[in-house]
Formats: sequence, C-alpha cells, structure tokens
Amino acid sequence: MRLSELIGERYKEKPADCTIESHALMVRGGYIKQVNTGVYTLLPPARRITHKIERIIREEMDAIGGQEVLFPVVLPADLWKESGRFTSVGKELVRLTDRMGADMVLGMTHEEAAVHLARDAAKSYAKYPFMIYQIQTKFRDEPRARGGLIRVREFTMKDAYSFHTTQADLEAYYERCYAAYERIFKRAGCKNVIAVLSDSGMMGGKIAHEFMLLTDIGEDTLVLCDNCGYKANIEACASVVDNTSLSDTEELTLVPTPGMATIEEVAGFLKKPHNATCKAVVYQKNDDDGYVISFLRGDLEIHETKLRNAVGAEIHAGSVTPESGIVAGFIGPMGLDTKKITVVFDRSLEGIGALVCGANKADHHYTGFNIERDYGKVAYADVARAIPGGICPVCGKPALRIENGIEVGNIFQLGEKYTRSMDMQYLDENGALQYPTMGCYGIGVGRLAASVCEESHDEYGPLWPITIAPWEAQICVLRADQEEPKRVGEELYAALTKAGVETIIDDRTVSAGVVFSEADLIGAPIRLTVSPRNLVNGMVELTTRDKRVKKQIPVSETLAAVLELKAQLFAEIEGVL
RNA sequence: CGGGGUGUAGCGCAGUUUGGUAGCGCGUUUGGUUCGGGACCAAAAGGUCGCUGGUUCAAAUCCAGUCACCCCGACCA
Repeated sequence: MRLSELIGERYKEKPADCTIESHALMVRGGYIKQVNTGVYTLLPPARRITHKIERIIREEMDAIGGQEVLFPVVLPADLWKESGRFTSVGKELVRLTDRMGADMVLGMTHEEAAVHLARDAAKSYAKYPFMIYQIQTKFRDEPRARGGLIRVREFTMKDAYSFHTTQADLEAYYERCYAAYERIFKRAGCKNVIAVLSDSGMMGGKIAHEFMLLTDIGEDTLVLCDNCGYKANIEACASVVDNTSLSDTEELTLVPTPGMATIEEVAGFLKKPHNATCKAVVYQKNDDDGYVISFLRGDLEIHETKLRNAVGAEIHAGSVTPESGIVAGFIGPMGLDTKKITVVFDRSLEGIGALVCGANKADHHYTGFNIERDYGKVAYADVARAIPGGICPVCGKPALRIENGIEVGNIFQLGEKYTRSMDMQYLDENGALQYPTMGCYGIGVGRLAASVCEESHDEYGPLWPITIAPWEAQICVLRADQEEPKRVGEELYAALTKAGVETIIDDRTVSAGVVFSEADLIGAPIRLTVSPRNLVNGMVELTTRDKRVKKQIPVSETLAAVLELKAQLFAEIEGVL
C-alpha cells in the first residue's frame, strides 16, 4: 500500500467528543469515521486489523471443531416468539415489519437461528456434539453507545453455539472453548485479559464467564481475590460480611433524631459506627410502580442488578410521594406495610443485633433493633455490592480487590433454555426423545481491536501487535523528492512485498515530521527509514514502533533483517513458530 | 428515559452577551524556498451558521419549536 493513495486522512488535533485514548487515536489515525451514534465506518487500516482478528478467531474456532455458517441479519419474529425473547428483550432488539406486515427482528444474537438450523440437522444422538459459529454484523439499539468502538450499536461479532447430549460433555467443551479464547486474546496481542465469573443475564443458563481486559476505562466492575484467585463480575459476586462482633442484647428503643435523615447524620448523632445501622433504599417496579424497599447494612451499597434478580422484576430508583406512606429518611422495617411494599433484607443484616434503623416516623429512629427478635424471621437475599477489602465468598479471607474491565468475550452454558422453548429434540441410543443442552460463545471483533489499542499505545499512536497490525512494516522515505531515497524506498517496498511482508510506503514529499507522526498513528511495528543522511553510508534505519530496536542496516541486508525481526515479533506473541 | 453540554468549511475553534458584508488555525489546491519529529512565503478554493417557524428594514446572533451529537446516570450477551 502507498500512503499517498490510502483513503482517509490523519489528524494532528484530537477530535472533540473523544474521551478515551483508543477512540481519539483511531479517529486521528484514519481508522474509523462516525456515521451515527454508535455506528462507524471502518477505513482500510481498521478493516485490515479486524480481518486479522477474524482470521485468528476462525483458526481457533476451527481448531476446536467449529463449523462456520452465516445466519441472516433479519429474522422472522416467530423464531423469537418461540424462545420468548420477542417480548422479554427490551428496546435494544430492533423490531420491524416487512411489506406484508409480518414482524421481523434484527438479529442481536443468534441462539434462535442456531436452534432453527440445528433442530432439523441433528435429530440423532450420533450427530452430537457439534459447534457452529459465524462472524457477522450485529445491531443492538443500545441505550447509550460510547467510547468509539468500545461500545457501539452496530458491530461485528463472532458468535458460536455448541450442542451436546450431556451436561458433562457441555462442560468439557466449555473448557476447550475457554482455552481457545485464551489463545485468541494472546494471539491478538491483548495481554491483560482475565476470565471472570459472570451473571448470565438475558441469555439464561447458569455457568458463564466473561473475558475482561483490565483497564481503568472499563465499564464493568470486577472483584478479584488476592488470596485464592477468585475472579467475578461484581454482578455475580456474593457480598459476604462478618457481623459476629456486632451482636448484643440492647433493648429496642425509640429515639428522637431530628432532621437526621442520612446514615452519615444518624450514625454521627447517635455515635454509632455505620455498620451498626440499617439503611433503606427505595426502588419501584417498572410495570406497576409498586415500591421495593431494600434494607442493608449502613456501610454498604445496593447492587441494582442483584436486587433486580432478587425481586424478579425490572426496577428503577424510586421517588417517594406523600401518598405512599413512606417517610423518606426514616424508613425502617418496623411497621412497614408489606402488603403494598416488597421488602428485601440483604444478607449483611443477618445475625446482627443492636441496629439503628428508621422508625417510619418523622425525626425518629430505633436503636437496639434486632431483626429476629423484634421483627421476626426473614429470608435474606444477596443484594449488596462487594467492597474492596471485603470477604471472598470462596476462601473467606478479607482479600477482595475491585478493578474495571472491558468485556471482550464471553462464554455461557445455556443449558436447555432454547432447545426446550423451541422444541429441539433428538433420539438417544434407546430411541427416546431428549433435549440437547447448549453453550454459546461470543467475541466482539471491533471492541477487541479498540481494546488492544487502549492497552497498547503511547502519546503518538497505537502500538499494534504484529499479529493484527494493519501493516507489518512501514517504509518512511525522507526526501522522496530526491532520486536516491525514492529509488531505494521503492526497491525495498517491492522486495518486502514480494517476500510476504505486509508493507506500506510513505512515498509522499512531505516533511520528516509529518512522515514520522503519521507513521506513529498507523502503528506498523516495523519501520524502515530511508533518508539521504543514511544512504551516504549505504544504510537504512530499522526500528520498531515501540523503540526497542533501533539500528542501521546496509541496504543490501535490509530484507533479511526485516524478515528476522518480523519472525521475532511474531514469536514473542505466538510462541515459537 | 432523567441530568448536563454542544451544533459555524474536512478537523479544531472564535464570533451570539449588545442584530448590520461569516472569521481564525490546521488540512486542501497552485507557485516558490526549506528538509530527520506535524517548516516558511505568496496566491486560491471551500460554509443553506443543524432544521422549521416567528420578531425585525435586517438574524449565526433575539423568541418558539424541533432534530442531531457528546458527557454523567439508568440500561446492556
């Protein structure tokens, strides 16, 4: 490729509206151009990167027995009605009608399509197990796209679906896919990726992992145990606390607490620690606005997804009206109308005594509140956020650490959710009808590209790993207006290209500053600088984008040196070739 | 969907308070001088000032509505 002919320009200034580095660099470098909120055109450099990522994914999926297919983007709503998701999924599923008025959907994920294919193709146990996958454009009408390719509405995704006759077989395959994912991220040069336990969300099923790139700009919150290595999305992490030191025999007492409406104020006023208070958080159900009040220990916070799961309904932050009978700031368990209000007690209150809680009466709290003694037996739920330094739900040590991550891939054990709802059955060895069990496995291709950029860049541009770099080598010709540098540059370009090195040559007659700045934005890991200064001695300069290598090479030995460096850079990422 | 912000040339912005010929930097085109980290000089091209309506002799500027985009939150395989 000649930079003089490459479509798209590179910008000196940081574009407005770019708040994260990978987004800014990919716009500045001429990788992406926004068309709409969360909708981008990929220019050649980005497309070359995603092609390479897709190739790695294909190799690894094929290596675990995957068979590539291509499902339709537009699917009949009937399939989604079968699975129940036509109504259960929110507005992120785009629904439309065709000219005959038939309901259609844009496929945001393809479990239904996979079952549609597989239920006719796998009626005998002898066909199992098998995995089918595709790499395809998805459209999800996200409520809020952001961050360039990190979170978009239209994107390319690899989605895979496996079918099994036993749970054990699914689990064994799940492990193979887990290992394949680790290889994919390693080969793509995405270094700091970990697998965490996840909440299965709308996908259904039980066991699920998300592959997370650890980064401060990540949208997901992760809980990691420094003691035992437990890793989970905070949505899936049990909040464990130790209340044994807080129990006592204090009497239930109504005390005036004028104007003390927050935990901070009440605890200060009564000279109690925050973890000896009972906090109330008000939500409302989305469907009928019914109140949900959750009680938890005063030093903790609610995790809404966990509360949503506990309540079993969609909820939103509640607004307390005078008619509700709820006394904001003084809400407590004692005397609440549980016929009208759904009450959820967090596990952090279990076994605790001598609590301070609201009295459901303005300017009053109780002290000495003991749930079991004063209120009665309750079923506790886990609805609090895990906290830094908190107790690990697996090893029991207070060694939890909180980090942020970008979800670059996920794997789910779906179970029979879709095969049952869509009536997919096979005949087993005994001639009996059985439902197969499923797994599904996703990777966002563009998000992975942006994640690598986010992880590996400097102030001048991306530091692409050679495995996915848009070009492996870039020839920077300084003084392309002069005969000799121009000729040598062209000769090297021809030689490298012929030798299978993906090369882009900057053959423009622009100043050295422009040549180097734009080369940094393009981020080819190998750089050859051809200049009159070096050619005086018959040399060219061979460098790596990250500056680890910087040496003068005789022109005649350049090709061999580049091939050696290329092999070395590949080996660093993929191991011995 | 709630809160905040922004829409003026390909990109970054000024001009809006106080209505009066649409500007600056980068980029682009042409000519010349430079030449190893975003050079310099000269000339030039490029804009329905997001859109609609209103007020006015006159609207980028004032008023009303509307659309789009960005950020925070909600939401999210």
